[in-house]
Amino acid sequence: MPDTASLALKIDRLMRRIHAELHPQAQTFDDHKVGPIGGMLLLTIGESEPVDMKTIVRALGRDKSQVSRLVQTLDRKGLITKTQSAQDGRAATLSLTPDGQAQLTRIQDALTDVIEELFEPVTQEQSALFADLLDQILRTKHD
Amino acid sequence: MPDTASLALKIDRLMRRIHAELHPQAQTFDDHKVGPIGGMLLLTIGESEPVDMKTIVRALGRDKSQVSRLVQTLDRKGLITKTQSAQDGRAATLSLTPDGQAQLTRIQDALTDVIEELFEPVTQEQSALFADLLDQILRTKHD
DNA sequence: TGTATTTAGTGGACTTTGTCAACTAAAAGG
DNA sequence: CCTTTTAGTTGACAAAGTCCACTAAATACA
Repeated sequence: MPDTASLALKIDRLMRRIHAELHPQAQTFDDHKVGPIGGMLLLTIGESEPVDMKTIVRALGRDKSQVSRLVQTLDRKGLITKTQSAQDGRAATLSLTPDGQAQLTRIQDALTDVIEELFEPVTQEQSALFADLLDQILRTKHD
Repeated sequence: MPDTASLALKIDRLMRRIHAELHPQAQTFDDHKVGPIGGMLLLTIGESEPVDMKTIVRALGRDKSQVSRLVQTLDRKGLITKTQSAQDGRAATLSLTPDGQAQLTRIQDALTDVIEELFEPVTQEQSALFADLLDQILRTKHD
């Protein structure tokens, strides 16, 4: 097995590549200045709207305080709505506003372009397989 | 093609998982408090020692100023040596000290454990393929 | 029932990462 | 030579991440 540890390096590097492509052209699509994690928050909410914060926190793998604040700023920017859950008085339910949905779409488009470019050296099947492996690995829940 | 954009989310999430496993037990192996990127710097230098900073900057995909400072702190901690290149008076050549090598090994071990655990749901062949695809994607240089 | 404990989210305070621009000095290109 | 790159450093700041204490609602249990 060729250097398992360096896998982490490669994954990080791929992430940085995506970021490096996206960042310089951010002004062209990040209209509300949500930034990279703001974008990930939108993407994550978009996956299963409406969602409670707890789910988002686990999906993003970030500290709840960080997500809490991030949610506040996107709420203030009018991209998402935060309402108290009916079933659970503590839980906050998050949804995208039309503006948020529009912004999400723009982010997805930009991201798709970048990823397709980066994944050009591999075939469609390989990309699909790559995504599949990621899913398998991530499916495992823990803690 | 099932949601290309969300691939970025998955890659990020995998990275966070690795971090989440590693971080709580950092005190047990990160003797010199190099932190996550400090570790990546060591790993990267270890890949092709001795290296000049320029190469490291490109490999890590971080800003040269950040790497410059990081190198300084690891140098001060006695984990790496920074010498002026003989061929190029501007270039800094980086190498690991014995302490740095030892620290690198400890990081690699910890990382290997975590990755093997995370990759448990997939087979050895699939892991190898995963690494292979990453290599193919990252091989492409740009800018 | 109450009382104790867990759970969801907030806010403060701080460290680490990341960004951007200005700068020095060595190399490379006419 | 003299101009332009190139490698690296430094300052100043912004964004991301961590940790801890806290409130209030839900759950456990005795």
